Amino acid sequence: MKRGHKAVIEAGTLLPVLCDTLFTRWSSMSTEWDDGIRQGGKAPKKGSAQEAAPVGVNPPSAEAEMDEAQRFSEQQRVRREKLARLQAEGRDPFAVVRFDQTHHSAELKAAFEALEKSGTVPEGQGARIEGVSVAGRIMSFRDGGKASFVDLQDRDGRIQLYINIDDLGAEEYAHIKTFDRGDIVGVTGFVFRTRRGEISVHVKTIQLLTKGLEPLPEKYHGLQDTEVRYRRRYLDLVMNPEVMETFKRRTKIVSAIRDYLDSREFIEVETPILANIASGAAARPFITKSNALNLQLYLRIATELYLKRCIVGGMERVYDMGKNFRNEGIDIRHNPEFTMIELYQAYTDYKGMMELCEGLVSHAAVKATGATKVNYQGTELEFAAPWRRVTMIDAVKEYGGPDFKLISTDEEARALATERGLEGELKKKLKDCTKGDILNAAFEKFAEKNLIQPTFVMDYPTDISPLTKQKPGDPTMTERFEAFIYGREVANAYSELNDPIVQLDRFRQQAREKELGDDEAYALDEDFVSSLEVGMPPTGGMGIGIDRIVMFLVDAYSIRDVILFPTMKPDLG
RNA sequence: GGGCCGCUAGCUCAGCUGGCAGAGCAGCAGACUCUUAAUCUGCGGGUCGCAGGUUCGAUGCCUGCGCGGCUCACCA
Repeated sequence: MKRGHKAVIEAGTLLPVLCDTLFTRWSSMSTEWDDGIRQGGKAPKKGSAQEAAPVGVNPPSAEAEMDEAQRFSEQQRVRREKLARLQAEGRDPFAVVRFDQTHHSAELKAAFEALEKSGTVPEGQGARIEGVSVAGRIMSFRDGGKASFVDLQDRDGRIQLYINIDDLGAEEYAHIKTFDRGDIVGVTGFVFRTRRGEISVHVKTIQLLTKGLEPLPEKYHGLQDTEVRYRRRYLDLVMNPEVMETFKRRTKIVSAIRDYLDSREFIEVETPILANIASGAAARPFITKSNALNLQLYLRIATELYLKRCIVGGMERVYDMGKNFRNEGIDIRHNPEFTMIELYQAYTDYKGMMELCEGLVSHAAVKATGATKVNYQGTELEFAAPWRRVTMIDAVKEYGGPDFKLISTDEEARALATERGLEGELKKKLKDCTKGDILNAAFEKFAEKNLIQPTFVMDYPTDISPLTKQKPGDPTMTERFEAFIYGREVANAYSELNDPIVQLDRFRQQAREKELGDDEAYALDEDFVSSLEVGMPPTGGMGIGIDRIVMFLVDAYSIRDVILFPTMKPDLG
């Protein structure tokens, strides 16, 4: 992937005077460009004058400029030359500031078909919509000596342009033939249907609005290279319509979730991303630093403890939908930054959260796909309520694991773990594990992967649920569920623990876990405990992984396919 | 972190056992007034991911590194 960034022209192609002007102008811009490139753009591929040159000092020497010229491809040079000519002729496309669209491609096609069906078009005449203007990117050219066809792509799709020399005159027609794939144009004209049946815009005027300086990927195969697709998502969006569709659908899902909650009187709030203590989940945080405070801070791993403070404060129903950051591995289901919604509702419990979860997800499914049944990677998933409910203990037994109803002590559980080969699933040394740890391990080993249709797994061990209320009558278990779809956890909810004295004990137990080597044990947040002392009503709370829900609803194999700019290592070398 | 695979023209891909680097699209020049992967004629275009090594000779073999993908492990 070899690409140039600085504007360089070939001297021989232009008048010397023009040449001087352009070199001066572009040289003065180039330092700015360098800054931009260093911030977020693509670094130059090899060791080079550009890398060595101090940033923001002097413009590169003429020698360095010529060096730069060497690393443009032939096609990049041609496009820069075309741009230079346009600018010399006073037709700088980058000087254009606005273009008013009357329509987008899809609505134009819909309107035209509606007109044809309306029966108002006189016999023997073709339908027409006069006075339209559209804008977009040129995706392909079928040019002829006196008439050409162009595929124009805008936000909603493509529409064909018909360009005829009779409408524009020979000079303008010749000018248009210098346009390239990837250029952005605005046209005016009327809509008609060609003899071959394609709804098209018969162009009366056409204006270049932006020159594309880089050749587009191939029109037929498009952009396939996964790495380039993720690194340069803008190209992926241009070339792959299904990618555009995926992200439009993601937006619909997010909107549907907000609508659902807003209509149930939830208040959307924003809690801190920069945190003194990263708590509320079992995960390692990213560490950052405030210069002003000379203080180490963490990026949040959950919003839970702040949202519960809002409940203490009396908001009753709150949610925060936003990014969380977990300093962990990356794979098809995990991106270091991901979007989660957490919501809390006073005066209900985890069963209330189940109903909310079913309702919310099936609502999003309908809004995004039109149905509650969705095909995911060849498997039909049914999101309509009610979802299956099963206790963790029953699920383990059902899928071939041991019967934990027969186990009462940690010793028995540890013996069982050895017997059933569960050591590999445990985070701690076997001797430090409780019955709860081993039940959880057994669940992950036997049950999890089998939970294909949406399922609530209820009643988690207290040991692994430090923010959750215990079950009445069984202090070893809590009122917690996780929702599983296609073997993946998508939601986690509790009857929230609101007893500050018990909560402090649970945090202290987590501190002991940390000493036993669990570097993901929950961190103690004393102010949060203080807030519970003020008094939190009985409350149900839930977190839902938005990216994972989106994956199911857009049939994405990898989480990177639903995140516009997934985390990547820098592209060096 | 382990294993496997990939990295060749702007893009999509060939490239045999180590012997002058290829095609299609795109680009350039020309023809063509209803094309749609338009067509026809001609022409350019390469740091074969990077660095070493072996060899008379390396895109190919060896070693190391980089980035990506899949997978296992870790991890919600």
